[in-house]
Amino acid sequence: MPEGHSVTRLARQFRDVFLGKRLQVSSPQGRFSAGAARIDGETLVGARAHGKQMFLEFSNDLVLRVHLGLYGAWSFGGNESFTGASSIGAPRRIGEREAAGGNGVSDAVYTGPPPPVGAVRVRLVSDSGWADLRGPTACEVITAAEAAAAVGGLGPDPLHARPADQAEFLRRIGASSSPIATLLMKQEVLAGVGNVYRAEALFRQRLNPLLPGSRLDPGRAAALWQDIAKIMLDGVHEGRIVTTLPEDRDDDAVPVPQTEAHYVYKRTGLPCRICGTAVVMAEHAGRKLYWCPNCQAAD
DNA sequence: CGGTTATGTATAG
DNA sequence: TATACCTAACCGC
Repeated sequence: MPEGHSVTRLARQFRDVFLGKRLQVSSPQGRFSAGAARIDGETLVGARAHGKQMFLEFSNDLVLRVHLGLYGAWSFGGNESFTGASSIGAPRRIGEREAAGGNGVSDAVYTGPPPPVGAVRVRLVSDSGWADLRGPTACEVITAAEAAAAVGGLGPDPLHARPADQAEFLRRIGASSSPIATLLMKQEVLAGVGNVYRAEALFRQRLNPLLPGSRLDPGRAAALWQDIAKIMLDGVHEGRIVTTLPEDRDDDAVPVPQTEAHYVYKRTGLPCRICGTAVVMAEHAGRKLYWCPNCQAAD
């Protein structure tokens, strides 16, 4: 589920299992062979996320920039020290699947990664485990300066919690007359929010998705920023997006059933958890937008 | 097993 | 606004 929380978890996963390790880098699919050769045999010295992009930093000062896009996913496997180091446990999910493969956790001796299955764009192999990347939107080797430029082109990441970031978000969202639903998806306004967090954050703040950014009250924009940071941080900890408050769920089960996890996302026609009005959906700039026409009517 | 859908973005027109 | 990208989960048959 590659919204920002998943990428933050992935960066942590790479630090957990590969930091300080020399990596064999290859492109079984062949499409990334030239890039892989530039970092093959180097040591991973850093892994960080900004929004939906991940940057793997290598000992020769080159950086692997990966954007999973809609379909991209990493899978991992290795011996007990590898899986034991991973802080991403089960359950498996898109963007951060873990796979034991044929040489996984149950084997006494790790003999290497399994034969690549499907179109593996990049394979990283250490002495204790491996990672495969499939279907990314972006995958390229760049310089540290180019990586800094890529981050510089993005808006603030709510998961970084830097003091100046909220003000920067307020400045950027207030500078545009585009609907706030559109602005929340623009990675130059804030980095990491996707279609689920957009819909859910706007509902939680009872904001009309079509309200122009320039007409959003700064106090409410600040509350929106704070709430996005909170639910995304929850997502980092939980490994899934759960935005409903316990009192708004119809079912107290733990873990929260998927059908109870959201207020409006993918709930077209279902009753709003607060007022009972049918949730509506419309396409906006090619993406589906969900909202409650009653709770989010004003502002 | 085939059709549908997806948490995203770049590019063309 | 349309489409290409080109993977995998999900659902109905």
